[in-house]
Parts: sequence; C-alpha cells; structure tokens
Amino acid sequence: MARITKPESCMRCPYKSEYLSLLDAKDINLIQENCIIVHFRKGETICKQNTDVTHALYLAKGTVKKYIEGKSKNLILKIISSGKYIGLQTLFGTLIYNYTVTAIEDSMVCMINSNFFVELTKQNPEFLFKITQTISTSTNYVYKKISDINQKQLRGRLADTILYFSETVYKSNEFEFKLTRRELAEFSSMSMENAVRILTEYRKEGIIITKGRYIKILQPDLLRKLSEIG
Amino acid sequence: MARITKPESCMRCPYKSEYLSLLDAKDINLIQENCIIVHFRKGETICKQNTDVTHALYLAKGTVKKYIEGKSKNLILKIISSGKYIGLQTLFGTLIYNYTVTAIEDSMVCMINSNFFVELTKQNPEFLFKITQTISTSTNYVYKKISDINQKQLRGRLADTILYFSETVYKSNEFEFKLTRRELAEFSSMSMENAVRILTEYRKEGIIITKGRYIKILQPDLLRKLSEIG
DNA sequence: GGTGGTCATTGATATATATCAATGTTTTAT
DNA sequence: ATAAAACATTGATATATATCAATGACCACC
Repeated sequence: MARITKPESCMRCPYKSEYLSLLDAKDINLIQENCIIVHFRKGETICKQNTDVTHALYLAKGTVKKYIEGKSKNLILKIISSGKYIGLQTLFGTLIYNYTVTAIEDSMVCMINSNFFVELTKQNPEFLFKITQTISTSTNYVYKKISDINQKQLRGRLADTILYFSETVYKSNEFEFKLTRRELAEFSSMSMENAVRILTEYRKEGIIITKGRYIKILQPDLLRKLSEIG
Repeated sequence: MARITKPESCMRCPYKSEYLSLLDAKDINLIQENCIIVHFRKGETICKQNTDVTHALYLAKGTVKKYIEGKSKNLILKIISSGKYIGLQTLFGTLIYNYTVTAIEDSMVCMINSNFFVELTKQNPEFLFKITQTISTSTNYVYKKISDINQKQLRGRLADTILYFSETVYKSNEFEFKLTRRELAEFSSMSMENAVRILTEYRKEGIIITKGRYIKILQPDLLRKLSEIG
C-alpha cells in the first residue's frame, strides 16, 4: 500500500513546484503544514473518478496516467510527469473527480488540503493567475483531444499518440515507453487489437521500429503527415 | 454585416455580467472605455478557429454556438445563452482560438480588449477567482462531452443532446429549438441522417413528439435511462 | 408568386472499427 | 524455478456508423 510521510522542508525540496517562487516563506511553510506526502507504487490509484476532491495533488516524482473510466472502455487523457499539479480545475469546479489518476511508475504525490489551497490562491493573485493559466492550457489540450477523436480515424489517432510520446513525454525519437498496448489503445481511443495492427502497419511501412515497448521513429515527418491527414 | 457601437453605461446596463459586482465603479468605467459592442446577425461568425485572440467576449444578448471545425465535419460543443462570457480559457492560454463561435440568433457581444481584461483580473483577485471557477466548470463540461463521445453510441448520444436542450438550454420539456438537423447531429457527433433516423425511432417509441424543430419530451425518465445506458 | 436552395426524411449500400478466437510471449507471484 | 496471469499478435467475423441516392417539404428572395 501507499506509504505516507510528512514533508521535512518544502522550501528546500528539490522536487518543489516552480509556482512556489510566487509565494513568500510564510505561505510555503503553511503549505508544508497542510501537506502530506504519499508514495504510490506502480499501478496504485491516486484519485478515483466520482469521489470527492479533498486535496490539491502535486506530482513531485514519478509518472501517472489521467483517464476517464467508462463501462466498457477507458480513455486516457494524458500522461503527467513530475513537477506538475494534477487536475487543478477540479479544485475550482464541482469538487468531484471526473477522472481517475493511476501511477504508471512509482510516484511521490504531495497532497495539500483543498480548502487551504483554494484560500491560499485567494490571498496570492500571482499564484492564482499562474494556476488559471495552467487550467486554461489544460482545457485547450482537451479541446485538441476531443477534436482529434472526433475528426480523425485510427491511423491518424495512433500517429498522434506516437508523436505525443515522442514530443511531449520523452522528447526523443526513440523511447521505451511505459504503457501496455491496451493503454496505448485507450490513449488513442481504439481497441487494443487495432492499435497493435496499426503499429505493425507502420513498422512494415518503415515509419517506425518497434521491439516490445521500445519505439524508434524513423520518419517523424511522415508520421506528422499521417496525423494531419487524419 | 455586424454593426458596431460604443457602450453608453456598463454600470446601468440591463445585460451586464453578474461578475461586474466584484469590481468597483472605477474598473467598470475602464471596462466601458476598453469595450465595443458588436451586433451580430444570425449566422454571422463572432470568432474564428485558428485566429488570434484580441478580445474577451461577453454575450450580452442572443444565443451562439461554439464548435470545433474539422475538415469534413464540425463538432458543436455547447450552446451559449446571454449573460455569459465566451471562451475565457483562450485569454489565459494560447491566445489562438481553438474553436469558432457563430450566432444562431441575433446577438449582442461586448468585446473587451484582451490585454486590458487580463490586467484587470490581475488587479482584482475576486474577479479572477470567479473567472477561474468558470473556466474550471467549463473544463469539466468538456470532460463530460469527451467521455460521452468516447463511451456512448448513437442512441445514447442523441438522448444526451435532447436532455441538454431540455435541461440546460430551454429548461422545459417542450421547446422549439434553433438548430437544424445537421447542427443537432454536429452537437451529437454523428451524421445528419442518423440523427434524423434516431429522432424518428424515439418518436415511434413514444418517447418524444417532434414537429419540425419543435420537440416535446413525453418520457424524460426513459430518455435519461437511454442516456445512461449509452 | 414562382423558383432556386437549403433542409428533412428514408432506404440501400459501403466502410470503419470492434469483437471474437486462437496462439505465442512476456511478466508476475509463489 | 515454475505456474498463473496478463500481454501481444494475427486472422476471421460482426456491428456500428457513415455515405450515397432519391424525393418531398419548407423557406428566402427577386
């Protein structure tokens, strides 16, 4: 199970959020007091769809997937890496999670009492402004996602997914990625079998090399073309 | 073409946003100075996907549709009625519209210089907080939409759409709605022909009555059931 | 007051995508 | 180390949904 500790010093924490630079020492100490650190193991759930929002979640270390659960299938919205807050919009909105977050590698999450956190933003306009920008950017990302799902078909969507991992998550043309084929499919909004099939197609077409969960993109421009065409 | 005027008095305007109550007279006057009123006729475009964001948009009067344009088909995200801001998240995000907004009835839009507006939020934490809440709520709505599109099939999605108009837009079990069948389909993410077919099915099943663009819901509970089942 | 144009409806057909099934491979747990 | 479980792959089939086609109804506009 997840192990819980208390922060020793948020101020000197090597994993601290860059947003903390917008707060003074007093407020950072208050955060520390209102914070617990939870160490999640790979596969453990950090927050669960349809439950109450009680904390602001900051991913200090690790990688998680954020996804919408459905009756028959899930939709993975994004992969979040360390140094980011998870789902700020739920703090200012309905206060019910409309998604689930699960660790895809061992992760360290700072959980800050949500009432305290929201009050803190009210006292610190610059901090709030930054958060508003983050929420807005995240909203725009979901717009892109909904648009892609609506407009593109399988090959285009899988191209999107490969590019997302290459450009946004691993920032490299070759990477060993952490998702199973099923998760890859859930990210691309398609069945697992079709994700596998299209990966094979792309490999046979000389666009990528795959070996297990290792992917190397040989023709990134062609992949971008495929993403555009849809 | 759209007719442009200057506001006479935002303070005494009967259509003014409730958010203005969070600002003092000085700031409301500043808004007035930085604002032009544009009167759009039905069918005219208020802001266009992929263009720069230069103004905050407030819908004082009328009704508009907000949609994502695609190569072959559009996806209508929501119908916005008077008294709401349109797309606040683009002001704090990329500054490029990732959607298009078009009037579906004659509309009056207050366009406030975006740099001024953003600065104003920085000076007024309560105002900013309210806006952040609005953006967050809107984000949660898009989450719901993307989830529905991903999980449900045609009949479930059309049930969602009818319920949306009944519960959110017209707040009644019978209404003459303003969208064409094509737009109804674009809202439900399906082809126009299938939207028509399912409307006919629902009529034959005694769930609704339709006559042109008039709809009366006979069995709202059944419709909700269909929405749930997907 | 006709007339061109979008809108609406229905049936037939094509296509994209999911599901089912069989089999081999890799993890994970004991 | 070995069994069990989850994962990956491929082909065959079923199904949901879009597209095409034909026709009638309803509007806006000279």
